[in-house]
Amino acid sequence: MHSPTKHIAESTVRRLSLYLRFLEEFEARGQTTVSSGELARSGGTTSAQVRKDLSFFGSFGKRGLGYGVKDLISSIREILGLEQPWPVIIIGAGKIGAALAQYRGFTSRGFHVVGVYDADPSKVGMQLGALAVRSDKEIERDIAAHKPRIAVLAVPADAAQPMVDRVVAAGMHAVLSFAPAPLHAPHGVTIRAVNMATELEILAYSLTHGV
Amino acid sequence: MHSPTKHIAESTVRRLSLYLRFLEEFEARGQTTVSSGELARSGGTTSAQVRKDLSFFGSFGKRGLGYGVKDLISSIREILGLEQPWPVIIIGAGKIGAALAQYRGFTSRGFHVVGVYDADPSKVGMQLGALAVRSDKEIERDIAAHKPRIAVLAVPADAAQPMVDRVVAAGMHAVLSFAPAPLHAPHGVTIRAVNMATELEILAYSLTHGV
DNA sequence: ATGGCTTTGTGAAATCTTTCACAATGTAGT
DNA sequence: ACTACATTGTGAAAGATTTCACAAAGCCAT
Repeated sequence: MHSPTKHIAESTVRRLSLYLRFLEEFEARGQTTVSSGELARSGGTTSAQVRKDLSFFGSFGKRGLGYGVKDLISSIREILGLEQPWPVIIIGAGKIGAALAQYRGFTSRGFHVVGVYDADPSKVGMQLGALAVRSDKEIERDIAAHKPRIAVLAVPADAAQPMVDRVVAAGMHAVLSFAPAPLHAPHGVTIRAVNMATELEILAYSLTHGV
Repeated sequence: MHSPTKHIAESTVRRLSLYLRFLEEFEARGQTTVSSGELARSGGTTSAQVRKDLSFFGSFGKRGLGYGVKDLISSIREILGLEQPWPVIIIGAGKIGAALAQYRGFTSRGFHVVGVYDADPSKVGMQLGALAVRSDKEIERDIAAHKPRIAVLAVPADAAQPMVDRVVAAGMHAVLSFAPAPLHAPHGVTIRAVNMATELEILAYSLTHGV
């Protein structure tokens, strides 16, 4: 239970994260039980999809009744690894980096920002919420000392790959990049890239070719 | 040419956007011709994938030689609908909205921000680059008058769905949301949601379960 | 307890996406 | 003009994901 034998598709993990959000809403409304159909309706998918997604990790429901809201919340949190805290560093204290550093939704699920770095000396020392921006020269030392698990990159495109190489060399295994640049990393390191321009271009495509 | 008969997968459109980025790099370096293999290597995919993606829209290469860099750039820009400008409005002038409004990579590909709105009177009038924040009450009038094609939402989770309903009622057909909330829209309206928390949770999953 | 109703969990089928593999076509050198 | 070589475009195969459909299991009312 909770440890799938075969590889799980990213789309499944993404939906689990979504289900978790709905379940928390159901919990806040005091609902104790939820069916795959209800979850599916909230998330724009099908009940079979919900059941299949969960079935990769075990059997969490009661036939005839559905899923216990609180139980399923714990189960999904455990599946996603959210029962432990995830220290995160943010690299790049420009507009986006600064906004992320102070973004509250960020910290809510166990992710908490433990450091913000910038290469620009004029930004170093700047206060962002509770944190002061540190020099990028401290990144390696801080990674070694505090073992943050995820690095969020909000640096210019041409600085992104060199910075990935640095944090990976320093022992980082997960990177979330907002830089508009494709990134490569060695096996064993997970990189995710969010590219605003690409998202807009997909919208432009769908507007251009009809929905 | 340029108008596929069958439905095109989002993954294909996403890769086209990526290829465009690489092609522009090749162009900047003065390269006039590129093979599917070279494009594949930059993008972490396979040459067959590149050729298949393009083949949905027509035949753009020369056998034995590859693709003309400039020609392929125009072709992909046309496929994605980037030969025309795309006026965009940003709703929500908090940290994220303000950062997006001033994000330069945003405007580079024909997307340009023509309005920023917020419901908070204390934010209205605030200057963000060349634009002043306007009251959310003006959204409907401005959509009718200036016909922006895409709305970017950077509002709190509970304000997101009502705001989608408002802009859709006012005639908007495409929304890019950064709100941590699942959104629904009628048929004919495309919604894309970028959810920072979900991206981090996918990283947490991959760190928890090994890569 | 029994019967009717609901809902899960899951193989099998259908659909969608990627990869393979190769004929067709064009280049470049001689 | 010919030959050797490179590369595209694309059906067909393989692989991945989603949907179907139904037996199994448990709830609830009587």
